[in-house]
Amino acid sequence: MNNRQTELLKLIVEEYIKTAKPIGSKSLEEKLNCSSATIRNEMSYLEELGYLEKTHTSSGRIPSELGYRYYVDNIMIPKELNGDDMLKLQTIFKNQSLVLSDAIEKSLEIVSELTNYTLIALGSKSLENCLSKVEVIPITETNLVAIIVTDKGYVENRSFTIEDGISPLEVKQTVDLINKHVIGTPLDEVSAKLEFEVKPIIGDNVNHQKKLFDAFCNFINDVTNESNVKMKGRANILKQPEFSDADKIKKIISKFEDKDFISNIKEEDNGVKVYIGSETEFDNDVTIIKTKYNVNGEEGTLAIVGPKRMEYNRAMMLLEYLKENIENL
Amino acid sequence: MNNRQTELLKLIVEEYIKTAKPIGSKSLEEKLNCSSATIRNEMSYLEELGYLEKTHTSSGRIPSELGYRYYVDNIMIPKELNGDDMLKLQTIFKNQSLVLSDAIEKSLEIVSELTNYTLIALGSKSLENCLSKVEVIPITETNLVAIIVTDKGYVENRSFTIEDGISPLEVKQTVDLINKHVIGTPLDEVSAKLEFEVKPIIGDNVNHQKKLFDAFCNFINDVTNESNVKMKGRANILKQPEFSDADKIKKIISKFEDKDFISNIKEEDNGVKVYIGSETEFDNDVTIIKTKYNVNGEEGTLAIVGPKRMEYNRAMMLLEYLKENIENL
DNA sequence: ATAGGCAGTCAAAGATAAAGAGTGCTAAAG
DNA sequence: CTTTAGCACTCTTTATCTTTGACTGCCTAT
Repeated sequence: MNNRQTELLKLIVEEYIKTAKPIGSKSLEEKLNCSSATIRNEMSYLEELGYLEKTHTSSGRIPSELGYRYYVDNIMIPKELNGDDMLKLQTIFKNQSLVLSDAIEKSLEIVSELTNYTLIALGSKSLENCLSKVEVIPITETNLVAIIVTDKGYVENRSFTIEDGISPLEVKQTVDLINKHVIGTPLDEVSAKLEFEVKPIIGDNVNHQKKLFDAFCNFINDVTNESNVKMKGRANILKQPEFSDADKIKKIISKFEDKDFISNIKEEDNGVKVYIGSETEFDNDVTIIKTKYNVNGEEGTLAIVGPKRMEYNRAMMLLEYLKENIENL
Repeated sequence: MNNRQTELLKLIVEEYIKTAKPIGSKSLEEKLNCSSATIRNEMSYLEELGYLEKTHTSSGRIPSELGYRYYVDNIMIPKELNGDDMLKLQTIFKNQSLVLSDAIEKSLEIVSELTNYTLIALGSKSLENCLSKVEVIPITETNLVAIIVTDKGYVENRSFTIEDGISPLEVKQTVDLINKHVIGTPLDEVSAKLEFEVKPIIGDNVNHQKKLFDAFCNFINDVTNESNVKMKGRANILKQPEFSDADKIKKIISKFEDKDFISNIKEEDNGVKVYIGSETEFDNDVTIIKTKYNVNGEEGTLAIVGPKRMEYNRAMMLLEYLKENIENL
């Protein structure tokens, strides 16, 4: 691919990102200093290579998935985040009084508003969390609340019912036993320790202690597995012209509702990564830009979902900025 | 309104609920044992009264908002919940191992699947909750976690940063002071007690104690105000034929994203109430059926959002059943 | 009060036509 | 070998028109 071809692909991608309309050869004559016929020749070459597509036989060209890929990997010149965008986000991150989850939520909202894409954060307890405190508080004869605290300050609670009641003494004995074995243990190893170290001591007799212990094990399991999803701007992405058709809208809204699809968005890489169309394994019509974040005891994924015709540079910079600021909270 | 007119309105509402197509006079000849001309006369009378509408000059009739209202209030004969519907929901409510919030979530999903309407639950701490325990756990020099437990077993936590650190002794003093004044106080009165009983003791000197106290006050305020929203089946309601147009879909999806609109759905009445079109103050194209629920320390609203052309009886029964089962958890 | 009959209205669907944007290909020029 | 001009062709978009069918409203007769 020579210079002019690269330049042509760049122009087409960027113009299409702006206008969402197929680009014809004539409109590029001046920018490339050659005739439309020459451009047509080059276009048909780029189409042969798979970087461009037509929407019908006599239409202008639009970038193919491969075209976007090539643009992002080889052509796009990273530019700093725009000052306005940064300013809008700073109103959130400078506000000290916000709790982490609120700060994430609000910043997702702002980025969605700014870009008209949908923002997603998938968070879960980081496995670096070590259990630092277990408490079980009786509420009534048969109802109890268990609370665990980790060394990163993560707190979870769960209420239990022990049908035929349990005495405060029995509760204390069970909790002491649990504490003795699992304090300081990383969250993801607690289940195994409970199973192999504590369970043998408690034995198989189904008594109050055993019931409480089992309930607690379930609780720990749920905590280590559960993740929370924040999604902002479902309605914003619908403003994009590619989603002006009722069926496409329904398709995308259904996907947003599907937990399996959403949890699949999880990203393991620390950098900002771009997934285009079929690469997303979510929907061929969208691009998803993702990054991993990690902040006191919580780690997760931040993602921007937009049309393939996305402002790649801006979205990547916004996500990068989001990640950095969240990690500094 | 005579018998035949009532019967006519009933037939039109029920047929329209089934088919979503305007009802013509000819299709009702047999059911009413009279000619289409007679039915046309009756129809135009019902239109004059405001119970029916036309979509264009020569179309069949559809029920107006007032028509639905009259149908729900005066014509509809309440029928028991269908056995199949009941069975599907029992799979959730018989499963003892589900936590309240999961049970609500799953049952909303099921009802949405069953009806193709959107289900919403707005929950918040019940004001019957009295504070029964306050704890503050130091995590690092500058980081703390506060935990409150109510007599109903409700637990909330929040982490704080005290920039220049705070000693365990100072923490204990502050927590003891708070405990002394607010244990046993209903959640909604805690803020006032802190302000008028505890604050004067702590005084205005900006020291560590004061900082911790202020952070705790914010925490309590947030707890009493915050509510959580569960929404299931946004995509399902879009299967209804009234939402086959892109603009209408966008409108309704935007509304679902708007927290103010959603929190407005709150219902104070214990019974099952029906709000049609403009009565919803949410969107003129939908009907919302609501009820209030109340279960250990949590109270809230359950709502079904569907088209005005809703299966009123079924939706009402489903909601009633949902409420009862949730309250018995 | 009811019904028959007819004229009139409107939506939906299909057919047709014209305009406009853009391509592919060929042949000539540089 | 590369570039360009030119022309035929294709396809979308938009508008206009027509036909069909489902209704209603109203007048009149029973």
